[in-house]
Amino acid sequence: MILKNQNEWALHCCVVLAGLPPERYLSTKALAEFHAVPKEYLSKALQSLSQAGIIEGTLGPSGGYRLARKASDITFLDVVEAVEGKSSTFACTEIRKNNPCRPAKYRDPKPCGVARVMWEADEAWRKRLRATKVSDIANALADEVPGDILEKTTAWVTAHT
Amino acid sequence: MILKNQNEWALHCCVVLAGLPPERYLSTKALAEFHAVPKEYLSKALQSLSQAGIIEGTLGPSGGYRLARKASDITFLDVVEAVEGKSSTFACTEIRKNNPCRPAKYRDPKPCGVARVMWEADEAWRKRLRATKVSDIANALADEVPGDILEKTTAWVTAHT
DNA sequence: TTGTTTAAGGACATTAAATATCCTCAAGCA
DNA sequence: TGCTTGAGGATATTTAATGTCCTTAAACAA
Repeated sequence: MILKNQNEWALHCCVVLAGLPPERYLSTKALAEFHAVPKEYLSKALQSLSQAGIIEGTLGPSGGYRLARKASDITFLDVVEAVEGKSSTFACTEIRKNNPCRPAKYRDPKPCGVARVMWEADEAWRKRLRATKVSDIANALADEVPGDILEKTTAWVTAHT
Repeated sequence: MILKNQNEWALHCCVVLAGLPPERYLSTKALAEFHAVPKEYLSKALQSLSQAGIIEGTLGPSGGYRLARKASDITFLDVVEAVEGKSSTFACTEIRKNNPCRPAKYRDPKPCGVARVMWEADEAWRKRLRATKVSDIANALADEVPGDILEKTTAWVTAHT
């Protein structure tokens, strides 16, 4: 099991969009070029984010995407669930029902014990993703990335805005 | 992202093996029949468990598998990692290196912030899996499954032993 | 000794998902 | 009018998951 690349792309795109001047948009083309990923495919991920209400797009030249709400209101889980879906990483196939000793009519009072644990693990994963916001990463970049690179990057993004 | 079926099968097999009389073995054939899953494919999962030292097999008639150590010493994570692998569910492709404003020579002092969060979420997932043992589920079954079904099941397993 | 059973594991086929590309459409804008 | 944009449908390509088949060597019973 491995998460799709879309997750990484979408998260990085949100961080970039978080650094955008207010009211400005950045196009799929620019985001794809910045991250060196295929534009058409990245577009699918951005469409998912748009549908989830995380980013919003506008048409025409000078169009593109911007965050639909404050970066501090967008968690990693929001982004990952937009791309990856909300359903659990564990799919219980009710394998216990195949026990040849079970009466066909028997109804289980509780979900399968194995599934319960796997679902709790999935929830622990989501809980951690819920705890970090896009703004946290955007802020951390300001500390971790050397000033000159950060400056050039901001200029590049603004120029493509 | 969805975990493989192998995980569910392997976990349930371990629970069944945990209920085995001491020194007895249960064959792949019996485990496959019990869970109604394809024997040849289940065999691959069991081989993974065997290689990981979770179960051990022996040959010949009356051969099969048994737990290689106490069920209370086998965590869900042990089983899932045997089947699914130990590498993180998030693969960082170092997308930040593609930033056109970055000097080619620049060396990052820390791993990518996005990756760090994703890895921590992965670790939170594993931590939860580490917290439950095969014995926990085996014990819970004794409470949750009606006595007669449990009895018949034990008889079935013992008969195939 | 011989035949049957078993796990181990290699080779391969099938199926589903991830990745990627292409095309059309309508909205925005010069 | 013509170029840009995102939205989204259709389809191709690639990779992973699922499933099957076969051979080998060990265990065991007749």
